[in-house]
Amino acid sequence: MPRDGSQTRTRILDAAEALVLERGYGGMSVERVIRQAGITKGAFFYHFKTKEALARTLLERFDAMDRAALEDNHQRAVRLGSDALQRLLVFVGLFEEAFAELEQPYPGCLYAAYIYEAKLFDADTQRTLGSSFLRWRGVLRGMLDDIVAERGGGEALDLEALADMFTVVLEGAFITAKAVDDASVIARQLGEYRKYVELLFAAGR
Amino acid sequence: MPRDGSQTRTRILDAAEALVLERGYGGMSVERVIRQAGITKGAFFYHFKTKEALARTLLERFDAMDRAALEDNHQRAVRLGSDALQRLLVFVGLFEEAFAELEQPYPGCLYAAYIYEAKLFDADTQRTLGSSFLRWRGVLRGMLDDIVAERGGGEALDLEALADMFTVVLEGAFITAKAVDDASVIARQLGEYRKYVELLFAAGR
DNA sequence: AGAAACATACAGACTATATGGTACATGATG
DNA sequence: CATCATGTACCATATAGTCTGTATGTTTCT
Repeated sequence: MPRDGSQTRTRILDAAEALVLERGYGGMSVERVIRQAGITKGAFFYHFKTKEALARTLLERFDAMDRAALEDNHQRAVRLGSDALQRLLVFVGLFEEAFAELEQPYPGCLYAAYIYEAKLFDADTQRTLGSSFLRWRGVLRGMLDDIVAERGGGEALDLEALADMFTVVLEGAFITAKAVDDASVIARQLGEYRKYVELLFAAGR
Repeated sequence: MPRDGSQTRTRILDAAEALVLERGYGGMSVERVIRQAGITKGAFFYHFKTKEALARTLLERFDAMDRAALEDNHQRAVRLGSDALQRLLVFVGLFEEAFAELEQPYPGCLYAAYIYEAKLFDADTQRTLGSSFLRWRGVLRGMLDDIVAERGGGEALDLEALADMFTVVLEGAFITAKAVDDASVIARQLGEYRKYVELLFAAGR
């Protein structure tokens, strides 16, 4: 066997992520991770000191991917949108596009999985979860502020709630899509959010 | 000791529900349920043959409460609303009212907790979860159809998505409220949904 | 009415297995 | 050969579930 363990490490993380989203962290055993990753205990505990360390690393990796997706689509929206409103609409549209391609119901969001088992994790992990949501709030809120700065009419709006609503709709759509076993739910729900934003500022225009 | 075990049974279910929402089903041990309920193993396994049986009963109880809340608020909305649009707006408003009173972030939805650990449960349980979501979809869809029947203009709308969006927003709001530790999120998100419906049919008017 | 006789509700010790984690040996690779 | 990466055997504890005992309530029969 090669002396490069990074593949093994990745396979462990991939297996664990899939299992957490299917069975929860508490319902996922190390033994099962090992089986699914096709390795042995020695390899597992070489890469991760404890199951808890795996949980932390898994969240860090997901957080990095999430952050990247957020920033990437934000920058694309900034390039593609002609004004502040268009930028937000494009931003949402990009996510719609991404989720429209899925056939299987999206496996789910690791944040949500952890939050529904919050007491299994330490305070630091829970802070990480909170700040992840606040990051989305911040970016969306920034885009909304830009719209209001350009067009005015922000007085009648709860901009924080409107910013949160993107995440809210996404998280809720993941759950609903799984529950009714229909992957199309996600893109369609994001479409409703986009339409809401459109309507809000078209009316206030 | 009294011979009426219904209190004990209820205490087991209450403890289990709280624990599932804090730690997930897989992260909840029978031992812990026993401790929290202040009973012993004998009592537990007298009332529930297995841990799985507890899970089923817990879901049945939650489902019954959920169904009751849905039907109750639906009927109240029917009585209070002057036309179809008002009925839906009142319906959403009633839930806003209920969640606005909460100080603590709502403990969460048992459906969502189960769905994020779906593979731990049998096919029958998963069907129950699906039909619970479809029940909400059905009621909301019915109210939306009524609005369209009265006012027209339903061609441009995805009524199914709009119906689902109530549940989607609620589920997403539960998660977000816990993540950012702010109970006000739930009522405010429902407020946004109500405003969206209002705007959609005010514009189409 | 009173006491067997029975049923219900619970306690607590016990068991088998699953699970997280360790120790150590072995193979590959620079 | 030295070190990194992995396999294997093993261990301690946690966990779901069992068994037996026992207190308390209910029914039945005289």
